[in-house]
Amino acid sequence: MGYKTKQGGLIFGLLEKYSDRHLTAEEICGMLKAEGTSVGTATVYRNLEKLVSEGKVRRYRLEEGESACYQYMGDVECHEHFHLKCINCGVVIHLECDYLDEINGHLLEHHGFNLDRTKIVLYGECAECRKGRRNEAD
Amino acid sequence: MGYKTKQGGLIFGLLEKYSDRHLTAEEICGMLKAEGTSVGTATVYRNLEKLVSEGKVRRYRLEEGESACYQYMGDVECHEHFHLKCINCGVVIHLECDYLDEINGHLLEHHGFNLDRTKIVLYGECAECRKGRRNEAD
DNA sequence: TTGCGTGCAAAGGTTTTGCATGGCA
DNA sequence: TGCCATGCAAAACCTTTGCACGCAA
Repeated sequence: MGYKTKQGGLIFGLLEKYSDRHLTAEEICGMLKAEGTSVGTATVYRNLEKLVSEGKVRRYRLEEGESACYQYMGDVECHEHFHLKCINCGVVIHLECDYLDEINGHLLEHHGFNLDRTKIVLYGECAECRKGRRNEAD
Repeated sequence: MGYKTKQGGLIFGLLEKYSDRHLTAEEICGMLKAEGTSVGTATVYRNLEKLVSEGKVRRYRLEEGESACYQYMGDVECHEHFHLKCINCGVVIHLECDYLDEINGHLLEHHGFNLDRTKIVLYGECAECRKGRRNEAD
């Protein structure tokens, strides 16, 4: 089920190329347009949806009412990092930490819950803001 | 700064009454209308925004593109629980667990990150789904 | 009386859907 | 050839904003 199309390849290729970061649907549209290979918005969303359900790409939302972010997921688990988002300055920290791996084990053992780490965003105040108290206002 | 109004009282009263769960803006509108004390949608949102910024109510989003949830926060910390959301059957588990408290400490010590626990939603598969594999389809 | 809060409707942004057309197998 | 994918535009959805009026202090 599912044909291989030029547009689908372009979208996946872009996510693969920028696998170290995440892209929004809007960014993907813009980048493709800039390359001269425009793809319709609806098509971008439909392809992203498919990639997410296939597990090739992950989707999460960093900010309340803002766009969803999409990121290539390779085949390995090293991309299953956490995101720490500072509610003060807005910085997003991509965190890979062994300690946090234990959360999985704990939730599984004690709560029978099998954590999906691809969508995790933890909110709080980052080290910079805690120290310097810069950007006091939002 | 800020007057005390009938509408504001109704909204906060409702959140207080249902402090053991969360309500969406739409639910709040509907409940007030059902009680014969209709409040405009914009007013509901404006009051919720104020309550959140005052720290009396917390806001988080369980599902990607869905409505935000609002919950009364009392004065104590016992309401700072985590949410576990099953990506299979959709159940939301309100989890209060001492072990998870350690995450705060770890993030603070090793990453200088001061976690805000009021917005946390962890996704995964719940015990029921893992066992019975009921609701296979989404 | 002063000016914040309200309510209605319209606008805002992201994402989805309908439908005719185009392209893969 | 058959059917899925595309693209455009319109719709859907939640939330915010503009503006005139009402109500709290």
